[in-house]
Parts: sequence; C-alpha cells; structure tokens
Amino acid sequence: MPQRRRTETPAPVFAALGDENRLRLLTRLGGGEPLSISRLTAGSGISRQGVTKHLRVLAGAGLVRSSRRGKESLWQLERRRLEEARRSLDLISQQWDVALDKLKLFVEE
Amino acid sequence: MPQRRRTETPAPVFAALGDENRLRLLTRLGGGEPLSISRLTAGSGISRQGVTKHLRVLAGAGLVRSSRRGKESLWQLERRRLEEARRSLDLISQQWDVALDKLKLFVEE
DNA sequence: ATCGTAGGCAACCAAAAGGTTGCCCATTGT
DNA sequence: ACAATGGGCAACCTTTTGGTTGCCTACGAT
Repeated sequence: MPQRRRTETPAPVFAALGDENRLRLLTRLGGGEPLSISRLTAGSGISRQGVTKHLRVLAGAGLVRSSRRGKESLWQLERRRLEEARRSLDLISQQWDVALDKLKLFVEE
Repeated sequence: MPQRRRTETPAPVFAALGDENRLRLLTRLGGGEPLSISRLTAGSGISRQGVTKHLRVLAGAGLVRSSRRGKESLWQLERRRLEEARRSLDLISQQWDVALDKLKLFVEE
C-alpha cells in the first residue's frame, strides 16, 4: 500500500524563496547551465561567502543541487521543488475558488 | 503606451509565505469566510498578538486584507498576490524549460 | 453604568538571518 | 615547485523575526 506520505509543509521552501539575492541566484540557475560559486558571485553585489550561504539555504530547501568538478562546485536548479511550491499556492487558491462557487450557488438557488 | 511597469520583486511575498503559522492562517482564510482575529487565534497555538503580527506581515505582502466591523476586524484573502507569486515560480521554471528545449534541439540536430 | 469581549500599542526577549572578514586547504597551470 | 584560483570553515556583528506580556481603548449587551 502506497502509504500516504505525511504532507510536509512547504513553508521552508517559501522561506528560501523569500530573499532577493536567492531569487536572483535561482533565476540565473534557471538558465539551465550549472554555474560555479565564483561565477555566481560575479556581479552579485555580495561576497563569495555570502553567495555560498545563500546556495546552502536553497539546497536545504531542496531547490538546488551541487556537484563538485575539479576545484569548483557546480550548482544547478532542482525543478521538482519549484513545482511543488507552485502546487501549494494552487491549493490555497483552489480552496478559495471552491468557497466562492459554493457561495455563488447558494446565492443563486 | 502602457509603460512597462518595473517588475517588482516577489521576494517579500515569498518571505511572508515562509512561515508555518502564516501558511496556516492563509489556508484558514482560504476557506472564503472572513475571520476575526479571535477566531483565528483559537486553536492556533500562539497568542492573539502573535496572530496579529503575522496577519500584518501577510497584509504587508498584500496577501490579505482587513476591514473593521464593529469591535472586530475581519480578515480575508487577497487572491491576486497569490497568483502573482505562482506566476513568478512559473517564470523560473519556464526559463528552465526553454533552456532544456534548446539543449534538446541542439543534441538532436 | 458597567462588565465582558475584541483589539491596539509598546516594551521586551531570544534566536535566526544576512552579511562580513581572516585564514586554511585543494586543484590546476606554468 | 609554486603561484593563482576556487572553495570551505569559523568567528564575529547587526538587524530582523517570532513570540511574549502588560496595559489601555472601543464597542456592545445587559
């Protein structure tokens, strides 16, 4: 039996998305090409360590993944989580939709 | 000419979504019915003031709106922002899709 | 008139977040 | 062999966040 997995909360993912710098990193990674930390640091306006910290936050939320190649570590987007997050927003919206429909029905009856 | 509005960052919205308690408040408000602070406090596990603070954060992000009726203030969902947030996630994903398509095309050529 | 209920305001607190710097280690190219 | 480049670790600092409590005000019902 597929054992309904305990619905894990999307809050941490949103929290990770809730920072300008991290969003910028994500969109850059959204380009598809895995990027190194130095690359990501260039033009970011913050220090390399700052970037590293942000990347780790993103990784902690499962939004990004890294792999080492030689002396550099390459980071790339983990799209699954992004979609999960989107779905979470849909849930709230849908709930709202249902409520409105019910109301409409009630009024028109 | 419709003057392309300077793309305002969705980060604050995500930041607002990045908290368990606030997500719970949102889903409750997603029920459609406007709820008072006391109502929302009941069973929330945090104090009334705590709830108030969270509601204000949500309001600050434009995710929720309040109106006073008599001695109570009623809060309801502001769905527009929710959709904007979802769209932001789509943007990153789409960007990724485009990149993948390009790659595919390149490989298959 | 006054009591109970709904909230607002302000002060306070501990912990987390965002950022920095300094120093060390590993890989690579010459 | 060694310099240069890419990163990791740790310490440190300031601001923000999430929460509390105490007290005051406003409305509503009796």
